[in-house]
Amino acid sequence: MVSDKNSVERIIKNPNLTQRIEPDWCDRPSIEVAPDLIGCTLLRQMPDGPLIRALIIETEAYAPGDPACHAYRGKSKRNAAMFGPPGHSYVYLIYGMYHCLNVVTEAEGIGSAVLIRALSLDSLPPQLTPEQAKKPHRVAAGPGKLCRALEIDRSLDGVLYHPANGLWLEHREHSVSEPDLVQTTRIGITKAAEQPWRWYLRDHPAVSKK
DNA sequence: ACAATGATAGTT
DNA sequence: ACTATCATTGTA
Repeated sequence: MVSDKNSVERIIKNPNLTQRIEPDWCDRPSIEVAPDLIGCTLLRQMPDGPLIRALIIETEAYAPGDPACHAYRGKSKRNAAMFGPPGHSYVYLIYGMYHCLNVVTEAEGIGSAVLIRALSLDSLPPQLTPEQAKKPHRVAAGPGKLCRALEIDRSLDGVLYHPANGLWLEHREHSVSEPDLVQTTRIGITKAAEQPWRWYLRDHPAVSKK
């Protein structure tokens, strides 16, 4: 079970068993990619040295024709990456102080993406605030918090998920059992709020909200 | 319940 | 130019 602590430790000890997620895998509807990304690994080569591996615990899908999707009203400077090729990032600033990280889905020209909402980190980034150090399992519990922890901002907008860019994805090493994958409604939106396009690992301590 | 904080989209 | 809104978070 992926949420089991021993499984996480096994993944950390066997990094050579993993396989990078490539753009073609992301070339399908965000509503399919979002649940499939649960249990996959996000890797971040921090600018100042350490490599951080993180299990994806929580995602949300944003689709074409979805009023809650940033791409709903067409292409703009901010959301251009959503219309770009799959397997790239879309990073935006929200509420003037937090960044959010997405995986772009579907072919170029189609505006859709998966928001990464929570991660379980294998190691803690340097320079934690006392607040963060107190609850290490919550350091990446939320889309704004995970970008702060991994030093992700708009300079990483529109880049290919690839080691060369210091940011990439790897496939699951362990399957996620059906009962552990919870599907529910998205958080923090007012439009299309009834769509059940959020997924998370049941009972995982890094889930942003119940 | 609400303030922090800035970019964006829609309206004068 | 002005204003409401926003895929959030921490504090009260």
